[in-house]
Amino acid sequence: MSEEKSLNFIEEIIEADLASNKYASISTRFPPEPNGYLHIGHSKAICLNFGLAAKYGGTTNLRFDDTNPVTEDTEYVESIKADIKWLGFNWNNELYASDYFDTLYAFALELIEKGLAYVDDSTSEEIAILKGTPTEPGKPSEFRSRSIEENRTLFTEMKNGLYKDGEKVLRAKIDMAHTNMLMRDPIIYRIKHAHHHRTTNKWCIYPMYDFAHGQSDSIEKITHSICTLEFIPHRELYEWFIEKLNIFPSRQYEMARLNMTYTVMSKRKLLQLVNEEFVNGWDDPRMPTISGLRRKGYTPLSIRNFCEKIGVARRENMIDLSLLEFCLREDLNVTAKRVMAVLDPIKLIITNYDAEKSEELIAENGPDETMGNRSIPFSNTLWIEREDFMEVPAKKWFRLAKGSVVRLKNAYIVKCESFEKNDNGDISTIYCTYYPESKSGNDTSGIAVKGTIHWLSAAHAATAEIRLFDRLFKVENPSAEEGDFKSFINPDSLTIISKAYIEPSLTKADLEERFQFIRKGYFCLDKDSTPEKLVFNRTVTLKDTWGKIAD
RNA sequence: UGGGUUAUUGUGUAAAGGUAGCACUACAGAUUUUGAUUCUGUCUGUCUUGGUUCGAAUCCAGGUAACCCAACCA
Repeated sequence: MSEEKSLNFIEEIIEADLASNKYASISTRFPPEPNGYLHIGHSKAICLNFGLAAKYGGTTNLRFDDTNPVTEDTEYVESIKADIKWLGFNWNNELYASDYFDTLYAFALELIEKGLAYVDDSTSEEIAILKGTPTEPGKPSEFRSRSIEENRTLFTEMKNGLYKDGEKVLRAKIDMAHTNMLMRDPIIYRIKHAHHHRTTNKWCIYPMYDFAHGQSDSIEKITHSICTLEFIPHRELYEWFIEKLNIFPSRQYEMARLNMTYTVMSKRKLLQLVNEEFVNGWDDPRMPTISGLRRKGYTPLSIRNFCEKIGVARRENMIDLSLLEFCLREDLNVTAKRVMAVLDPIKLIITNYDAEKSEELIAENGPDETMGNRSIPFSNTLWIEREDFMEVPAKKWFRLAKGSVVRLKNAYIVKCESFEKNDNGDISTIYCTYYPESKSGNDTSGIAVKGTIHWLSAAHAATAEIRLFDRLFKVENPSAEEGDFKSFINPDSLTIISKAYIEPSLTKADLEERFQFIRKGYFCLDKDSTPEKLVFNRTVTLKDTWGKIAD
């Protein structure tokens, strides 16, 4: 008895197409425009397209939709490829819409020969006015009735560089009164004397999205071309070109894009955050980009699981950031090495432990025995977390307070005897006694404690900078709020602890490793680290039940 | 005042005329040398009004709301 997992609507379409022998196998594609970095929203499309092909034994192409030379760059091409690979996917073919410029040009000529395209000399303002509005039909341009010969000549001259940018465009001749604005003689080629990242200066005319995307799908024999909801009106045009050109009938299917709380997802907005230096680049750990998440310490598996859990449907959605964090913790909990670090130190002295002495204690590296053990140094002077001591203990306080006992993780049980304050009234030193027979692993003391806290031997601890990240925005949906989305940026999204104490073993950490700083969260080394100064990023906190009670 | 798309609990997502399920969140409790993990439990939902039917989230009709469409962007 196997529980059958329900299919999403695209899987249902594919299974029906396969069952009816419409296709022998499927082909999908992931078609980014190389004008920015990939973000978590793209990962939904990536996981879907690659996942579908894997599930049904098909292929997936990576196709760069590079039809607008002025916004695109190879920097973006490289980052996109790296991000997809990091997520764990391999494309069957690396392709570019610009590979098809010759074919697309021939398609345009074909439309001209069929009387289905014309060169328009109107300015963009004139074209906009004649286009009408959603509630009023458009009117034909005076150039709409040009002869095939004239159109052929003019278009060839456009291609040959006889005209300046904006002087002429090629339009499909469809229906100026169509209810779908996109069918009112859409522009299919425009003049741009610009350098293209791949074709360099070969072309000065470039096809528009609508004249490139569907045909590219068709050329590659993509069976299921998946895009987001805002492209629904484009489907009619997509099919019109395929029909008039009589080429392979790729089909477009639309799904809802990913929205996430406390996050903005549009490339335009992300670009603003980078350009106006609200963040430190595309891979700032606070960014929802794949590279930002990676740098923050996210794992590919956690993102793939997230994309699996959010599902695929056609209704607008707003996913809780907490679901992404759940997927992250779910993965890290079983893979991250456990270590100790003290972020906000306060000194603890064990008065009955020989000040000259130190010993090595055994600590497990992780929840799984196969992760092994390591040794950690212990001595009479320790760093503990300031928040683990309360002068006046709260109700149900399990940690240190005068007279209370706690276990030092992997070490001994200690009892707080007294504490000292400095001139500011802050607690400066805590004095404890320890129970020698309570050593971790062979505790014969019989003492029961409610709390266990982490610690570091002051003489042995190393130091590091630690960067704590919080959500980038203060409000759930910054894009929907009145006013500039940037005014909702969380001023406390980054907290830098310039000197925290870390376990000596951490000085050998590498960039790929994931750690749980016990009781503090998951952390990883940042690329800014140097041998002299280690930098750790907090990937995500642990769930904090006590923190909620305390509030 | 045009066209298109969508409405299931706080959030996602299932249920193809027959028990409204699952996950996240939240909240309780148990276990715990991480107030983590794990385990158990709780959690006022089918946009609305009619209709068809023995039976409707599902079919029909009318409302309502949200989103998208008037870039030489994708």
